[in-house]
Amino acid sequence: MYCHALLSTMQGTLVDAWHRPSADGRPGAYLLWIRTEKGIVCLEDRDFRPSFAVIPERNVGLVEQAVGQHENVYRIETVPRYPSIYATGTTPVVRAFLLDERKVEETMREIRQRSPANVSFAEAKIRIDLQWHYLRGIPPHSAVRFTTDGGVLKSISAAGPCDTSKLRVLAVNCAFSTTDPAKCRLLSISLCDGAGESVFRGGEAAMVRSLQAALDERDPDALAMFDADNTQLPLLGLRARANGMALRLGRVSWSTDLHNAKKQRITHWQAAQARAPGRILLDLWKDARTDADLKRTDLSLESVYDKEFSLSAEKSEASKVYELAVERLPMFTSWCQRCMMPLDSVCREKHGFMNASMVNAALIGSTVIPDTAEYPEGFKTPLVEKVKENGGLVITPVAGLHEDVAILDFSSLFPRIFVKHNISPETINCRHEECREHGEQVPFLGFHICMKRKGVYPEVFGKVLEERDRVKRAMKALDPGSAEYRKLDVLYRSLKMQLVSPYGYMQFALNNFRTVDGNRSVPAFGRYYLLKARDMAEEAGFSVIYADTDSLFVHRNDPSLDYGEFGRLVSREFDMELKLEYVCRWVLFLPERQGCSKGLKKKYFASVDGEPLVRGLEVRRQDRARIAKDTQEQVLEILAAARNKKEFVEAIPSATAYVRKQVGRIMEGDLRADDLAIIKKLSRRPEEYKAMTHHCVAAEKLADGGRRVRVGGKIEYVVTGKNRAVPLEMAREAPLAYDVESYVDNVVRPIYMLLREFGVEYDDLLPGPRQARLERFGQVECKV
DNA sequence: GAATTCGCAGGAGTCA
DNA sequence: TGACTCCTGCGAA
Repeated sequence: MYCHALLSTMQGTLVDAWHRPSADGRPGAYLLWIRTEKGIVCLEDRDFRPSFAVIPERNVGLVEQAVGQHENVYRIETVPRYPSIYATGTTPVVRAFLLDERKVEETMREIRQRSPANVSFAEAKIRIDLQWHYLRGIPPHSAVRFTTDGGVLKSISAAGPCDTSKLRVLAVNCAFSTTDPAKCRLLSISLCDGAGESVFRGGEAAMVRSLQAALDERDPDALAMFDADNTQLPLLGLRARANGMALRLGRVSWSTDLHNAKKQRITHWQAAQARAPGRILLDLWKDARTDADLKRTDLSLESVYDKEFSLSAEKSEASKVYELAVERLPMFTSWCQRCMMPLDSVCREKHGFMNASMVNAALIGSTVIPDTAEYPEGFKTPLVEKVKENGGLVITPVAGLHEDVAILDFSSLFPRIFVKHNISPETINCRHEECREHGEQVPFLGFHICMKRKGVYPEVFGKVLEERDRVKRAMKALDPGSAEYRKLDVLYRSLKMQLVSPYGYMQFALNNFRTVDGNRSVPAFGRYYLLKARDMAEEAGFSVIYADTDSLFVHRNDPSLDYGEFGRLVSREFDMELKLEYVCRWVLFLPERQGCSKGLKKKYFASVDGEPLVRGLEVRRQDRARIAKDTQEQVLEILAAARNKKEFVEAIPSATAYVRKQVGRIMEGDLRADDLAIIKKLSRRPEEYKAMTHHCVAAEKLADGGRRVRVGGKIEYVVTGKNRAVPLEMAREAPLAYDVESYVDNVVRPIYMLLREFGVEYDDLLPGPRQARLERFGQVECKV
């Protein structure tokens, strides 16, 4: 007899939802791991199966029957939904839950044959684990309320967002002798779980056994690693296997597949992701790679940690990994909540995929998600082809040094535009006659916007924008040093990032909801606002120095004018915040050519209270040698201290003297390979390059030397001559003759460009008497 | 399989 | 040799 009284409701945090694939003789299953107060429970959700949508053209009842009677269909569910976002009305859509997900293609084929009416299919390509979250309406890692009956889930519902403090995190850091698989040995494994650290040393087999024992005993929910997919896990797997062992990282009985040997000499950077069912595998390196704030570092654990905590601390690697994980978890779970993707994915995937998932998750209840784009060109009208300006507006600056300049920014301009003006695939140039005549018009392009319905992009991202504004307001009331502020700041950064890519994703080729017309409308509105703001500035007695997309550089013609007040005036006028970011002592724009009054766009140098504010110059570029960047940085610091043009000119001699000293060092060979290293991305295989560039030559040499080279990865090299370069790793090992002329020019030219308008000659930046010439340079060996 | 456009610059290669 | 184009990559927004 079934005793329902035993079904008590429990609460917990959903750690993992995993679909075990079907195998011959064993059907697939959705398994859930939930952390409760009493510990971890594993449940099977038998009601839920992988599924797809069947959209009958007519004869719904008969189609339902045909689908329901198919031998691979476990059960069906018919709900009225919009068959497409462009549809004006709903139609009954049958969802077929499958017994064996491997047979999805043939099941669809057979249903098509047996149906009494034409049918179309959709939603078969939605990732199998995401289907569970989408359709159950339960975000990954959220708090849940559930009932069970002997390991089988009876009911489940979301009971709030994820509380990351409920998850047990264990940081794992393995030290290897080298990353070369052929020579690699495991040196040590360290663990950190917040309470303490442990380090295993000694024989490889013993270390692997200790790690397994620690996992079994501590039973963490998440394993945090730095560069898990590319380094830590594959090498750990390799060494375990070499010692005749296998690791079990998940909460299932079988071992985790960690190392797949690659035969190619140069591999793709996107290493396969290991999955440990029941546990979360965090890769903090992959996250740092896509994080705008961290991108500027060299992506080593040390620099990512220092950047995140704005401090350099002497800590063990495992504890750094642990702290990073704990710090970033709330940021990740904010994404999880919205895009319905688990932490495993959120820390690895690019933002576009997560944006797409946000849209899908919001739509799936009411609208069928197509497997392919309905409009392959994404609604590109002939008009849009003709328009040359597609992006933001850039107003050419007047070259030279401008004193007393304010930089004002429209905050989150693009997302705010498509939310405010209701820009979305289905609303731009909609088919309603009424909207065509009376709907809002896009400036410059003349498109009309639907006034009858709210688009999906404004709907989804409007919520993100609202929360971002709410968090921002809350932060203003707090002390920036407080823990509460810090917590909100993490959330704020996540929300800000969630708003960066939706605009671009609108016209991304593989986005099934793409709209080219909609995408072009966004910067069109942006140009409209910026031009209006420029006119308002000029009317109010300011001159506009420069503008790029959403920022405005203005100078007051009358010292009594207030920059902040102008920002508020524009904000009120447009109902769109124009924020005063900086008031600069001066801003310097470089001329296009010597003596030219037209300034370069996207490159400037300003002094904000004596601190340099730089955009686009060499110091900001990673494809410049350390020595060149350090020299420029020092020069900029000297110059930034100047309060006005007069002091700027006075500061020039000390700047040039410094440059001469640095150039002297280069010519004497007083440099280490690291000072000379240039970093570039290898975007294809060396043989695919048409031009034999330095980074391509270096990549070839690395691969020939038996080292790992990843397409899409970064190549560091030292230039030794025309068409000649040596990878940094090799340059460190033996003395090498670097290309002095090239490096001198790399250091001198940026400074020369900066100062030539003030009468500085190229030769003034070279050491020795003025008649010094580059011809003197020979090849000099650098220090090792 | 996972955002875009605009703008700048250096090096290789080509031509006169 | 210098002017030009193409290839490639990077950064600003």
